[in-house]
Amino acid sequence: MNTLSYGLLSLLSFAPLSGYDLAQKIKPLWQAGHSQIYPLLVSMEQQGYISYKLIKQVDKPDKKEYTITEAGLMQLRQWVETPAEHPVLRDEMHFKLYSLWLSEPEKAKEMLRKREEFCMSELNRYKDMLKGNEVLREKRGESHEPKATTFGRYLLIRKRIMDMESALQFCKLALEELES
Amino acid sequence: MNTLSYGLLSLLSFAPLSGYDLAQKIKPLWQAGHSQIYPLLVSMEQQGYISYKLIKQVDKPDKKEYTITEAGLMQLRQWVETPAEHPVLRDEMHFKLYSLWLSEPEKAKEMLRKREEFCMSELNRYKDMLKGNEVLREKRGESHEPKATTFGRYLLIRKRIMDMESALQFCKLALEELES
DNA sequence: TCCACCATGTAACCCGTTACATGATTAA
DNA sequence: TTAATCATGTAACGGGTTACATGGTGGA
Repeated sequence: MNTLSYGLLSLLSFAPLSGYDLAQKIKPLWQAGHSQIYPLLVSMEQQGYISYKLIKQVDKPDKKEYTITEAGLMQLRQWVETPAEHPVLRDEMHFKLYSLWLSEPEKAKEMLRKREEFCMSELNRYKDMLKGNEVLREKRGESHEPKATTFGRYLLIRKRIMDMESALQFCKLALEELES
Repeated sequence: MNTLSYGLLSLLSFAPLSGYDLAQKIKPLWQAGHSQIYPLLVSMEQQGYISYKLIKQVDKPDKKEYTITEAGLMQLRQWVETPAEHPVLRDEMHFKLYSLWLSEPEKAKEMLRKREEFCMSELNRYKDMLKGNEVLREKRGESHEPKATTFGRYLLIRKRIMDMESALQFCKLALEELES
């Protein structure tokens, strides 16, 4: 049981999903391909943290819908309350900033504009997620309280939005300083 | 030549350093231990991007001081001008926020307070680095311009400071929402 | 016709972490 | 005397990425 395993459990604690869906949903939170996820699901199923049922589909391939078990929920609850590891950020751009004096200012601006674009699209994605979460909150009849299932998701999305806004602010600042 | 290799070249383009010093200096920018760095230095030396001279010391172990070569500088210059990969952030806390409804609010607050503490200490470290860079800038007689060697470092440190301030702002917001 | 989407899986490889290994000096 | 700092290296392991493999449906 590594961090990714608990991440998958976290997603499943919210709603049952297939391996394919899990791979899509986890992407914004943890870089991991399906090749890593399928074997983990098998081992978690063997350990009794999740179970699946085969869903037969007509115009699409059949799928396995995974559901978290009581044992899985207990395991997850325990993990959630243990201290979180420090975050790890790997950003090539940091090194490219470090060596910026070797670069043509025009190339540097290009890099920052591309980063700006990326952050903007991420920001929009998260803003949509925030709306989606709000819709779900109302559908589930939940209030804006710590015990609501949508509350943590709300905080998480807010965090990602703040991160992206800060990154955008940096790009703007750097581009201005490169202009002068 | 992977990202870490170019990171090491970036540090060496600024000043000659030993493997040990490189391992220390690279930590805030890229998680990597000395066991990864020493073999990379050997292979970069074989490829002619860096060279070293043995420095004999009396009350400390001898060391190898690595210097970037002309070929290394050219390689680095080329890399700096190629588009940067998207950043990768791995933060366990994201999953713990996702599953926050499973946690006692008191435990959640503890997690956020710990994160706050971590970000504060990082922030202070970067603020010191900003001062250090300013001192170096004056010592080198550089102005605040894109071609100055200290300019990219200035931007980088500013970015890390903005990232930390945004993270702190999130902790504050989340703690407030958990309070009510 | 070719690509994207849905859906699951395996194998090889690269990268990063942890542990093993040595050894002197100095501060708590 | 126990730990930390300086200094370099190797080996094993775990995790993440890329590529291989299959196959139907639907849109450009």
